[in-house]
Amino acid sequence: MRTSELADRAGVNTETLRYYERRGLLTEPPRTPGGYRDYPAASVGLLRFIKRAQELGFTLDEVEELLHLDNGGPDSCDAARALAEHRRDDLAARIRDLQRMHDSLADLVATCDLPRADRSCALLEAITDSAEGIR
Amino acid sequence: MRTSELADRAGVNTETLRYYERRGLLTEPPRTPGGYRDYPAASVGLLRFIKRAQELGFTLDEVEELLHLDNGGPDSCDAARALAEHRRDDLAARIRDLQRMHDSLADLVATCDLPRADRSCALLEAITDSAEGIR
DNA sequence: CTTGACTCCGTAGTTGGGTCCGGGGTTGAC
DNA sequence: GTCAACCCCGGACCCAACTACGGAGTCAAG
Repeated sequence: MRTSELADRAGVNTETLRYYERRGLLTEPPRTPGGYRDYPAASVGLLRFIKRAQELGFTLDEVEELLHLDNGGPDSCDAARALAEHRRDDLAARIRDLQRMHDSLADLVATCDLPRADRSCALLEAITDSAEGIR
Repeated sequence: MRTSELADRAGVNTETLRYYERRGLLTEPPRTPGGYRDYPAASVGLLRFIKRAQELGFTLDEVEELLHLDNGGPDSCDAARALAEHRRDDLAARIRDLQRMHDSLADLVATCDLPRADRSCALLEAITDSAEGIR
């Protein structure tokens, strides 16, 4: 399969394929007599694996590690699990942070409904005050 | 307070202060007769607010917007409120996205405890399978 | 008055993950 | 046999958010 067909099927830019090849995520495919890349059908699944892992928050370095693990034994499974648990915990921590920020922002917005002096904005004042209060 | 003192207190590089100034996040502080920047004490709190917001996933553009809610940006409290509400909703959406990623990853990790063939990794297979499932 | 730490400035480099450019070669349909 | 569509390649460029460089000025201590 040629470059653009693979790119289309996997939903990526053709340049991305060359980029992944440069990075070592994709091994160099065989070439046609004319010099065109000729990808095996399995490449589609590989690319989808990469994209899926990225959606889950893995960096390309981590994806590469995962791919490398794919050929190992039970040790590799443990390593993959550790990687996944790390990403999972990262995400959980990040969600907690964002939730806190969301809640404070929601609180700030709520101050808009408080009575206030004619020319002052309770929301703006509250943001200023909360900036002061940051440890 | 001079550049390095502010940088130390806020836990940033001195170059970062110049960078923020160029970006308009920090207004140009007054200068000493020798031409050195002389920051007001309030800058420490401002920088900490910026850093905290960044840790929570706000881009510097967003931080700038938040800060502009305070001084002179949109004059109307209603506009400020709309901006804050927009950020709040953005945040809620981002949390939902991350939660989805987190849950998928947690599900994947759970597959590690499933019985599996000797030399296969349920996690890696599961990522592959969920990649197949993308349209 | 010298030394060394600090500051100034413009500019360039870094990282991650691509994306685009432009000059050329290859294919396949008409 | 010619044309468009495709592909090749190295290298430049993009974004965000810094971080580093390096030559020159400032300042306080000794």
